[in-house]
Amino acid sequence: MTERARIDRYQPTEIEPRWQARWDELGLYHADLADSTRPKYYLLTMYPYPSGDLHIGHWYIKTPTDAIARYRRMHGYNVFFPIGFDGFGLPAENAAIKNNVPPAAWTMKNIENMRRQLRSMGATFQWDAEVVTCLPEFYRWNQWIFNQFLAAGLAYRAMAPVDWCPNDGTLAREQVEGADRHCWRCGALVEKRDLEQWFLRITNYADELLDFSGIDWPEPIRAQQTNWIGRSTGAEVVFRTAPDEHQAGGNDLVVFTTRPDTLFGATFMVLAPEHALVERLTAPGQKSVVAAYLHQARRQTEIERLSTDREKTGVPLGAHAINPVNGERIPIWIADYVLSGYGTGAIMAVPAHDERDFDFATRFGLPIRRVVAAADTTDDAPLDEAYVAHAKGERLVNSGQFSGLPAAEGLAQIIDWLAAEGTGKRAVNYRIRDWLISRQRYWGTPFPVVYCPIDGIVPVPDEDLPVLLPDNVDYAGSGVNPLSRDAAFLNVSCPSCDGPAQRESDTMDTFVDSSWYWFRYLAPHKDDGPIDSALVAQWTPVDQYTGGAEHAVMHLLYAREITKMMRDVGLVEQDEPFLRLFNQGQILGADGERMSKSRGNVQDPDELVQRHGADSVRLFLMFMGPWDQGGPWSPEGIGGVHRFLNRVWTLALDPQGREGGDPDAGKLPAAEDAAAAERSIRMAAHRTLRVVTDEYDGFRFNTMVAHLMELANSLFRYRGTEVAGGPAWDEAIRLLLLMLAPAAPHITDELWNRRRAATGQPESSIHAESWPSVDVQATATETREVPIQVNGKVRDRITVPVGIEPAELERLALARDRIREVLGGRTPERVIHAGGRLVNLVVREG
RNA sequence: GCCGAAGUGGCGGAAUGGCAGACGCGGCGGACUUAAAAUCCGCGGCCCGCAAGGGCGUCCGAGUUCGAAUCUCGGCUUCGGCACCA
Repeated sequence: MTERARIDRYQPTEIEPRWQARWDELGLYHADLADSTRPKYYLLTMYPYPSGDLHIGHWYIKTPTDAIARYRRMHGYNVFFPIGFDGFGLPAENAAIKNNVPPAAWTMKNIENMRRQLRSMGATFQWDAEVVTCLPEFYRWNQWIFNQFLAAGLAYRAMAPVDWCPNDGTLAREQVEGADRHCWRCGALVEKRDLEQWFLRITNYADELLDFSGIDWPEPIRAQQTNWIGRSTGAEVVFRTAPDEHQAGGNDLVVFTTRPDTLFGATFMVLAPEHALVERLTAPGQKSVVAAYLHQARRQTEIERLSTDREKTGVPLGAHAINPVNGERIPIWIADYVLSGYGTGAIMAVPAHDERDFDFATRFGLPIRRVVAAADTTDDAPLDEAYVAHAKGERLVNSGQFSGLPAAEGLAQIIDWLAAEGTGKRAVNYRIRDWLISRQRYWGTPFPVVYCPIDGIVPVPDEDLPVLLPDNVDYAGSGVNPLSRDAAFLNVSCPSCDGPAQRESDTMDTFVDSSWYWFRYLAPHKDDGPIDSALVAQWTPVDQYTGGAEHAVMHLLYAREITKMMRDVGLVEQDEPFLRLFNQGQILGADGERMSKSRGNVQDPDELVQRHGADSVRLFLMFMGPWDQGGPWSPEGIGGVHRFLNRVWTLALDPQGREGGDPDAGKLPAAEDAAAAERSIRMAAHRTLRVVTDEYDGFRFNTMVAHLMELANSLFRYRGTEVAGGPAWDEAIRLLLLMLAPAAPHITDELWNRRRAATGQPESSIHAESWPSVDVQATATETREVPIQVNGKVRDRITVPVGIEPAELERLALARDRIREVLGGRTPERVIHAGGRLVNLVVREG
């Protein structure tokens, strides 16, 4: 009978479900929301969409987050760690159309399966706080909050050119991707349509959203949001149309420019094809050309658009405008490189100092006039490309009374001059557009709005909420929103005049739900309001949020916006929802490609748990690399952490055992007696505790696991020796289990309690223990090995007492045979001691 | 084009001014076994050398420093985001 057979084998599939059930019984992970005696820690991870299956990517974000929750609890925090489901969304509707299953049934069945999967990873979610957004008890409050926004003017309905996907209907600007402008969900090319839709006024908050002070968010997210908001400063300048034979002139043509200093170089104007004045300004002789161009421009948005290297197109309107600074008459063109949605939809074109205008002017033979010159350039030096630099010593030229001024100074003076003349002013412009939240879909929150022929837009009174989604709707095998032909849903009486009226049939973008769901976790079933203000005041903002970076300008921007809107209607008091944000990386398939069913590289977590156990999967995901980095899934790598857990099992249960194969098994290291060995063990354990504590705090889980492996390896060297199983050993095992507990919760609780049982103690979960503290004495050493360098190259090393005098260290170093040989009689010009960590002898080469 | 992140063994990665390659995977050698698996021990940057040892080495090129993977400047490459935003 081998030594190994004396103890049970580590069988995760046997112990894991048992401990999961036990933790539920004990209620160990239930935050007492009313308890304010302990410091609170609101830990939030992005709730999943109930697609039906968790993939390994969900585990990659959720299991380290769970380790944070457990680690914080061990430090005495009252940790609130909820989970829920982002219930509304398109896949449910697609499944409904394809398989003729109601979206609600499909969604709830998937949620059931995902709950099981989430439990199988041993995560300590607070299930009684669960929020499912497609249930009326949640979306009712979407409607209620919408009414608040409507009353405050933060929600509005407007006719506007909107992004339209042929499959999915209207989209928010954030949901249109790429230069070719395709739909983020189905990939179809998106077109513009003029529609009346609902918007939330995110543009009100543009400046505030640019301010990240007080929150600790990753730089890439801040940069993406900042770019997306796209603040630029400059001036608005009013050009006036000049009289022509076909029109009297006198219309204001307002442009936005970031370069008012180049105003004297404006040699023509360009309007977006959709600009309101196009029709009025077009000369009779140009009508057919302009009409053809407008037609083509509209078609162009439907065909592939390759933006920057596309050749510029445009046609003149046959009308002119007056440049306010010099009274010059300049032609007005239309071109699709001017966008109707940005600025005023019209520009002053300064070909000398703008690349796009330069291209356009070159192509159509329009004049190019230099108005800025670098220090070494003459006033009229010809240009073979636009001069856009901001070099030192630049001056304005050909700019009337402003000529000769430094460019920066000229800019300020021109704005002042315009302001004095009443033809311009300083202005700020943003790229961001208001958030379009109308969706022509069934499976979402119905807008609580009724259209009455007499009273117009009438909100459904709060006491009549929720406006329920009808259960049984007929898709008739198509993607057309079934609500739009559901007479029972549509036909209502007006809440105001009681006359016949119609409900809004559009539903809200599901990002509305995810913009406040974390408030609802604190009181998921509250039925007299959306949130519990006292709990919200006590528990929010969220202390730590974890999730993917793909939501940088969608969910993560909307959540900030809605929090500010809720603040402004008096629902909450905070400015920001999430104090700290962490973006984990993405797990790729073993082939390094994005995981997808069609590639066949998807890793099923259920199967991994069956084979290796949840603890191994958790630990491997933490070990494979820095958490924010992600990377390809390694089918072999997981064996390494599984072996590590096996070794921990062996160390904890069988300290005296010996494995064949090691010639030195059972013997202490040559230089150590029993007392020295015990000191070594304690030193290893407490040094590990010091660094591992730091690594948990910094979410550096990969090195945390590596250091625990190192400790286990050290302990293995003492297995079977006289000190194994002794007090130092037991302390080290105890620390090892405590340090491993947040990451590998099942095996550690099992071993913890087997060891308790062996000494006659009653069961008590390791997860109710406190995080241990470092015994600084144990980590101290009396001697240290110091490398000796000559000219920066390590040539020897010596062991010296800690705290040795530099002069003594230097003397010892110079006395070494090896060093004398390398020095070859030379005397060091300089000696660096680096605080006793190293000696560097600097000698002249030669 | 603009913004952001990153380039280190066969592979994932460690070290953020002081011994490059911790820890793990894969590989090789050994112990145990009738054998295999499992387990345990050991060896693994490249080149020269039997070895001791030496030379080279963190994308490339300069620089700062006694000392640079780490800091500075210039360049290259990869990944992510934006993309005619006036």
